[in-house]
Amino acid sequence: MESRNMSDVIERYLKAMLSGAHQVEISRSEIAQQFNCVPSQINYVIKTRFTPENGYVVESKRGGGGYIRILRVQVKDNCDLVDVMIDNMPQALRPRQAQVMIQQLYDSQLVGQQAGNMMLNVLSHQTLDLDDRLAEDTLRARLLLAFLQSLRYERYTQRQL
Amino acid sequence: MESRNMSDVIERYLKAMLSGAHQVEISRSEIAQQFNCVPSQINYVIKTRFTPENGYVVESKRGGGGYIRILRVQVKDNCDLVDVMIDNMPQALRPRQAQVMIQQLYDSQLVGQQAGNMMLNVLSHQTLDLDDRLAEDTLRARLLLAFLQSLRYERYTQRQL
DNA sequence: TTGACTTTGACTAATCTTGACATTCATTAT
DNA sequence: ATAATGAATGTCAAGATTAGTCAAAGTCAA
Repeated sequence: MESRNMSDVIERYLKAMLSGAHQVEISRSEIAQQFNCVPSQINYVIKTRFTPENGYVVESKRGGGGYIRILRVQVKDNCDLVDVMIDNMPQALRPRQAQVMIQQLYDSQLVGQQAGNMMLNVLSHQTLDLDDRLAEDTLRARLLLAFLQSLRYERYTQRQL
Repeated sequence: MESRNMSDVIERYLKAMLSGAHQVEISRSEIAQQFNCVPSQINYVIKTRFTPENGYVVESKRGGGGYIRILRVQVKDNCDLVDVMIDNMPQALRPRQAQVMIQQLYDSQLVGQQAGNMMLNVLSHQTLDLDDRLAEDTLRARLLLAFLQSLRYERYTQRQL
């Protein structure tokens, strides 16, 4: 279970800090020293693990008194999360990104386990395996959009199947 | 009872690890070294012996700190209708046929409303709109198959999808 | 001999690590 | 005021470290 890579360790450290607060403010150079890595690795961790899709927003300031502030965002109304995802859906979507988004929907209790498992399974590389990668990623984005739209309909009408 | 077959040996080794846990995480290169085989043989073993039909799901990550994680999933027993549908899935499927099948699943309470709505929306002609009809119907069949397969098992862990 | 299954390795892809260079900001010197 | 300086963070690409794919070659039983 123990991670072999530094990025996961730093991720856990930061998320542990965030578990008790809605935001943390760090010094990039201090954290880098603490974990004995180059400062830019902190940027890598943030860019790959503290994205809006993961439920985080990051602010920072350079120069004297600089900082990096990580905020855990709770979408006010959970239906907003669906709208935000729809609005920001890229043209193409890699499996890993899709997985992160589905996990976010599950954590927000917008999709149940059955629906979540379906989405994961349908959007997996194994299922969507197409000729070229771009076609696959494009289809994945389109399908996830359809999933999301079906969630939005549900808010308005309890349709009979 | 030793098999002359390295793949069988590796299979038994991994299943022994899984007998005491719901999941294991391995390093492909380490296992390969341990059994003195090329790394890609691990992929072969996994692809042929740790399939969802056999009750396993596999996740992996490349790069530094990469891993292969094998999860033992709970195979559901009430899947007669699902199994029949899987066995009789045609090469191509029209939207109308898909709709009928989804309704059957819903009436049998094998899928909930949320999952059912998702399936309807994703498999609709509007969503899958492709150039030619055969391509669309083929994709629809493949996607419904993925939906059905995800109905046949359940993960043991709840926190993560 | 054939056909299914296994073994192997060259090539590809994803992820992490590192460092050089760029940019921004507060403070200090002129 | 303005310029220079130092202190932070940002960007990006090369290199390192994994795992994935695919097809050719090998093995074995019917």
